[in-house]
Amino acid sequence: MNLEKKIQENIQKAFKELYQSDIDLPELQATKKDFAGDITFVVFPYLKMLRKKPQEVAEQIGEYLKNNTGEIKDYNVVGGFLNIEINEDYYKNFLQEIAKNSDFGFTPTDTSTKSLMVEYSSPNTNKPLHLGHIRNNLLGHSISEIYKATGKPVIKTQIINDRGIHICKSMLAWQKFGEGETPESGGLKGDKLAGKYYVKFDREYKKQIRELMEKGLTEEEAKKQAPILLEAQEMLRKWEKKDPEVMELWKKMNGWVYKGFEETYKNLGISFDKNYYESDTYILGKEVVEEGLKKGVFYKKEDGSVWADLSDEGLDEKLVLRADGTSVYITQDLGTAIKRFQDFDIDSHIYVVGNEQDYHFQVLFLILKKLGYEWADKLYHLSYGMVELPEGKMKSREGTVVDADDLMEEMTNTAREISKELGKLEGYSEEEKERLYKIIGLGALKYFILKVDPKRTILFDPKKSIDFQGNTGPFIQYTYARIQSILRKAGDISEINWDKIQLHPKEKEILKQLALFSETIQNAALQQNPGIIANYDYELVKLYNSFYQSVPILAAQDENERNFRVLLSKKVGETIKNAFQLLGIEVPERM
RNA sequence: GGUCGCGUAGCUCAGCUGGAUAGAGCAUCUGCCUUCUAAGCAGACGGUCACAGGUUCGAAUCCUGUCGCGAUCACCA
Repeated sequence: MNLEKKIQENIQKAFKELYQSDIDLPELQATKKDFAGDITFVVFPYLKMLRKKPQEVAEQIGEYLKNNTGEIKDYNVVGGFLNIEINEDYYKNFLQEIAKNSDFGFTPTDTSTKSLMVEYSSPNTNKPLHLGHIRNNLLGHSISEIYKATGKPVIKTQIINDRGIHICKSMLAWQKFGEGETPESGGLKGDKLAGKYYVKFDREYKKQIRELMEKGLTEEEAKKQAPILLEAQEMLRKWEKKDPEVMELWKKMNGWVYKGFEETYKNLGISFDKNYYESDTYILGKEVVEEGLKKGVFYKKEDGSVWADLSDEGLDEKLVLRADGTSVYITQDLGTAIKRFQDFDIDSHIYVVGNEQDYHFQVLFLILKKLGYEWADKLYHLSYGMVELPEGKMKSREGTVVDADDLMEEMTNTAREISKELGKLEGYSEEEKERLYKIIGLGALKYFILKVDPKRTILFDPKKSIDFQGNTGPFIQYTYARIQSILRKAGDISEINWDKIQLHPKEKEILKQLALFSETIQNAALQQNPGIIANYDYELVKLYNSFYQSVPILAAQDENERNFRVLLSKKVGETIKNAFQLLGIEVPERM
C-alpha cells in the first residue's frame, strides 16, 4: 500500500490512542529542502482541540509513528512541523520496482470506455497559420496526450472555417489579380498563396475607400459601397447558391490551403482523428432553435429573430437566429456540439480556444445545459492567453504576425548555428544533423510555449529568439542525450546487490521526484496545464545534473555502485522521454 | 460602464486545494573542460509577491476594495 496513506492512517491512530480524539485523514506535504526529512505533518490545526503546545504534540506523534511504521527511520520537530524521515530501503525498493517496467508513471486511473473529444487549431482557410495557432496546436496536442496517459480515450478534432466572406475575399482577389498563379507556378505554399491574396484584397479595398471619400462620401458610406466589397458579398451569395463556377474556385483554392496546412502540421508534429468543416456545419443548429423555442429556453421577437435570455444567470440576451432565418456563430456551435455527441461515443469535450472567446463558451455551455443535455457539464473551454510581441498584439492585416513556418525554420537555423559552434556532431551525416537541428529547434519552441501557464499572456520576442540554456527544451534534451551516451558506454549492467548501496541524499531526491511522475500527469490533466509536466521535467533534470556532474557514474569506485548509478540514470532518461512525449517534444539520442 | 482574466527579481517565468527563510533561467560578477557530452556544474548579486484592508495560530496563495494592463459585452467568425 501507498506509504503516504499508511502514514496518514497511523497519525489518525496516534490521535486516537494518545488523545482519544478522532480526526480526518490529515494532509501531508513534502518536506522543504532546507530541513531534514521527507514528509512533513503540520500540527497547528489540531492545537486548539488538544490544548497542548505544538512542540509537544509533534514529538508525541513522531515517537508513535516511529514505533509503529516500519518505513520510518526517524523524525525531527521544528516548531509545529513534524518532519518524518523515510527509510532508505523504501527508495531502494521503489527503484527496483520501476526497474522492471519501462512504462512506470503511466498508470492509467481513468477506466472509462467513452472518449474525450478535443477540438483545437480550427484555422481559417484564407491565411496561413501563425504563432497564435502554434500555441493553440501545442496545447491541444499536449492535453490530448496527457489525457491518453491517464487512460482516457481521446478523439482529436478541428473545425475548419472554410466558408464565409473572408474566404470569398481571398478568392476574389486571386480571380482579379492572380493571373492564374498556382502554388506550383509561384513556388508558394498553398496557404501562403491564399494569404497573399487576402492581403491584396484588403489593400485594394482600402484604396477604393480612399477614392470614394475623395468623391465626398463619408468613411462609413465608403466602407459599405466599395465595389470590391460588393463583389465579395455577391460571391458569397453565389457560393450559398452553389454556383458551379464559384464552387470550383472555392474547391481549388481550399485544396491548396489544405496541402499547406498539412505540411505545417506535419512539421509541428500534430495530427487530428477527425475533421469537421464549417461548410457542412454552418446549417446545423436550426432544429436546436426550434427545440429551444418549444422548451421555452428561447423566445422570438416581433421581427422574427430568436433570442436566449440569460439575464437570470448574470449574462446578457443572446441572438441565436437572425430575423432572416440564418444562423449565427453560436447556433452553429450548438448544432455542432450536439452532432459530435451523436457522431461519437464521447462523454466529454474540450475546446482549445483563445481567451477572447471566454464569454462565447460561457453562453454556449449554459444554453446547452438549459436545453437539458446532461453532458453540458462535461464541456470545458481550455482558454489560453494571447501571444504578444514586444510591439503588442499580432495583427494579420498589418503584417505583424509571426508566421508558423518561418518561426519553425528560424528555430531550426538557430539550433544549427549553436550546434556548429559547439562542434559536437562531427562525424554524422548531413541528413542526421539536419534531423537533430529540427528536433532541438522545435524542442526549444514547444517547451518555451508549453511551460507557461495556458491562461497567461505570453510575451514573445523574435529578435531575442529563444534560449537554449536553463529551463529550456534543449537543456532537458541535452541531459537525455548525455544519459544515452552513458548507457551506450556502460553496456549491460549486472545484478545489483542492494544491501551494499548507500543512497546519497541527492539520489534520494531524484527518486522522490521520479515517484511523483504519475501524480504530475494526473494534475496536468485535471488542470489542463501541460506546463506542470514541463516544470516537473526541469526539476528532475536539474537535480540529476547537479549531483552527477560532481560524482562519476562509469568510474565509480565499486562495480555495484556503478551499476546502481547507471540504472538510476537510465530511469531518469526514460522519465524525461515519457514526459516529453506528453508535450509532443522529441528527444535526441545524441546532440 | 458591466463581466472575466492577469499583476511575483532588471527581463522571461515557477510557486497559488493557506504552512517553515518566496524559487528558477536569462542578464551581471567569481570559480570549474588531462574526468561518463561545459547546450553543463558550484557560487555571488538581485524581492514592499501592484496597493490597502479583512479572515487565520499562519496569507504571494482565500475574501473585499483600489490602481494598472488585457479581453469581452456584434443580426462578425
